[in-house]
Amino acid sequence: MNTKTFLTSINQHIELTSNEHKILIENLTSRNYLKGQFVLQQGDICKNETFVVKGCLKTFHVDEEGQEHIIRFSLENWWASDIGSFITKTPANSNIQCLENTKVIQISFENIQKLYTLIPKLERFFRIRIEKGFAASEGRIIRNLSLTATEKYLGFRKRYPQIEQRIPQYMIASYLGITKEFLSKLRSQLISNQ
Amino acid sequence: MNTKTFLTSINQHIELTSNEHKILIENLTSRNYLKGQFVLQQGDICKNETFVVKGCLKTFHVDEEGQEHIIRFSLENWWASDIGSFITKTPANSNIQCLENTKVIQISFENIQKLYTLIPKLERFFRIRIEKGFAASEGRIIRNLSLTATEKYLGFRKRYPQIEQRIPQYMIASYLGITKEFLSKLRSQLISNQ
DNA sequence: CGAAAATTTGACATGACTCAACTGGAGTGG
DNA sequence: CCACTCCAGTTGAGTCATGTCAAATTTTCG
Repeated sequence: MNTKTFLTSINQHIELTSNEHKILIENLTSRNYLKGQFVLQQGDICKNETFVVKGCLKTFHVDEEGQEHIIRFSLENWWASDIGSFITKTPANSNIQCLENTKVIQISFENIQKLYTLIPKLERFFRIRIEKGFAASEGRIIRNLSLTATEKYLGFRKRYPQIEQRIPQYMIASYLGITKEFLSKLRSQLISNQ
Repeated sequence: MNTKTFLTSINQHIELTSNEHKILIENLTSRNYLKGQFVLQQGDICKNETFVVKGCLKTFHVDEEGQEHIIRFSLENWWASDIGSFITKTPANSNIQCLENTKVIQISFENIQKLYTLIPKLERFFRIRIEKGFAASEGRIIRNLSLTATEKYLGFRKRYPQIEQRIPQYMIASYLGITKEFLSKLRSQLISNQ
């Protein structure tokens, strides 16, 4: 298993002995998905936390009218999961799907609990990771409450210039909470005003 | 310091020895605020995580037009902080203000780091707490993206029946991301339709 | 090249906002 | 105990940001 990028990410926050590395690796699973495949489907229980080694995932919710709402994109070195489903073992509200062929590393709920006991330092790593995710999520709530569609779009472009290249515009519209038609109109307005 | 409710909350997830209890308590601060006072002001660095023993806080962001957007209410046994500011020591995007006279317990950034080292089990407690917060925050993003104003309001009432009693309607409107006038119209419509 | 997918454009609809006026308590003080 | 003020909530008229639907155009890719 090529766990280099994953271990690099871990080592930024904690130091593991070589024996701890070994234990950690034994509790990870590597997996390759094809474009279009689902890592998680709404209604199922989210049994893994998924780290993207290469490729790209989208996490999205489908509402009662059948409309898709994108919660996040996960590119290289990011995580994806339905955290609510994962911690409470209840059916997920979201789907996770591959936008490209994607290589991931996964940790199951059981293994992560085991690891917390065997290597308490990992609690720290995951605490820090979740703190960052939570902070990002709060930032998004604030922006959604206080910005116009144009401001949200410009902010997104600034914050994630890499993402805009790899992902179709209609998905960005869904992430921003606007229709693809309206985003298209915004963009042409931005171009003519500049 | 009356830390009973706080320790009860801790003990739900981890077990501490009496010596660990002692160390923990030494690193907490108890404080009473009056209605209207600020626990945190936008632009300052958030130096504490705040646990509400008695009373009620609102966390809100003020945008460039001077408009208030409520991020959350924190009643008894809930936490409040600007997590992004807290972990990165950058200026906060949000204010935390008391809606009632409020008694809190606070942990400073320095003390919490110290505690993580002295009592590694606390990493677990805080990890779990943050996981729950993150899950709640994600749920809110999904609802904001996929529900109409009426659905959001009804959902809020169902989810937090206690909050509606204690908090003026215009703040609930702000939390839901709609104007107070529009919430008022929704409510009168709901009443006439029932 | 041809078909499917993504994007753009236009006409029209609507949910939610703004602003201003009004109502109805809940103090407060004379 | 009345008059006054203040604040929350309501109501209405007009407006605006964004959505809907349908058609046209462009891009992607087998």
